[in-house]
Amino acid sequence: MTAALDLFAGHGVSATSLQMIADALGVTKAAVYHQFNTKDEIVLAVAEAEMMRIEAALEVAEAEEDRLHARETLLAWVVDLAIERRRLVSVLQFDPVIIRLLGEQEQFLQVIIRLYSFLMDDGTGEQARVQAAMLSAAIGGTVANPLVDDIAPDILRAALMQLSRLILGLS
Amino acid sequence: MTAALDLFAGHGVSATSLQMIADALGVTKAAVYHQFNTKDEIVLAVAEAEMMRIEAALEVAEAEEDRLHARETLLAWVVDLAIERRRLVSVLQFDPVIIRLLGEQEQFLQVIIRLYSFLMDDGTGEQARVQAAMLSAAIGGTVANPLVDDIAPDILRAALMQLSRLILGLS
DNA sequence: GTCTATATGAAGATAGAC
DNA sequence: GTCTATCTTCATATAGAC
Repeated sequence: MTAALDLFAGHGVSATSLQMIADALGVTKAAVYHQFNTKDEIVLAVAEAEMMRIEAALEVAEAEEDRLHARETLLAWVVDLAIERRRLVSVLQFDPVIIRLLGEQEQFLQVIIRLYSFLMDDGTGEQARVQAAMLSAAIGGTVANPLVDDIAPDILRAALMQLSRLILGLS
Repeated sequence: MTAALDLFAGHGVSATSLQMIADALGVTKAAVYHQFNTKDEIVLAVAEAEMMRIEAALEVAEAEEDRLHARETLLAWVVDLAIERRRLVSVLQFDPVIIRLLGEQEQFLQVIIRLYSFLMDDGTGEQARVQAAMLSAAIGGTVANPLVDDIAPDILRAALMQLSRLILGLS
């Protein structure tokens, strides 16, 4: 799954063949098919593993008493996660195959809804949806940009936290 | 090219075959190959046409005398362009094939550099690069999000202009 | 310009031996 | 679990008639 994700990140899901994944692992296609029945299953497994990281952050935030403080905590987790996995963010957020899969799987939709609900303080109006779109775009899109490849994580974190607070009206 | 771009936007470049493009046009693959020698040529032509829209905005801004006012003008053009072509933005900004092509073609790199230089007031330091990444992520990523599909253009425009000014420190 | 027909290769996927 | 070998389908791309 690590090999697959790295290849997905570099070429996109559609342009990554099972042969490429097998080659990266030094095995044959048949060996890969022993673990996963279809290519979609690989994509699904990879997406699921990443989604679990978001879910972990949600559990922590939802356990906090002070709601305002919890939003800050969740934000910090999400920003850190994005920075830590900057190479992988763009494929997970923007690849058409991933997007299609996320939309088809109820489990994923639930996590995404939980995430946005929490960050947006349960708002579902136009303003909340625009804020949500801006927030995920700003965080995900920024770390994925080659322009910031050599920027230190803490600089990036500070800039993104400040921007996120501005978007959410937290400061 | 319109048919190709629409398909690229929906499936990504790699997952779009010449057969799909031909079918959308109601002709055969051979007819498409009469106009373009390779698939890459189609992608290149499509990217070039979009890049020319950015260049047009640049010409207008660069012709203005007041630099500060020119930045505002350019920003407004770019935001409007993104909103107008929201369905297409994500493929143009995030598809691995497009990114590779843009990086290989000197003509495209020049336009991108001109765009960022102007918006960042010629800064090339860490702060300027982070700002540039945040700006393009925020604008491009926001309009591409399905969450804002039904938001009216002027609401989106107002939100994005305000956010852009915050990122650039213009307000 | 568009067609039919075709070449060539690589994709996803399976069968069955070890 | 991994291999070789194979199947089927579809990809890019070309040849040549109309």
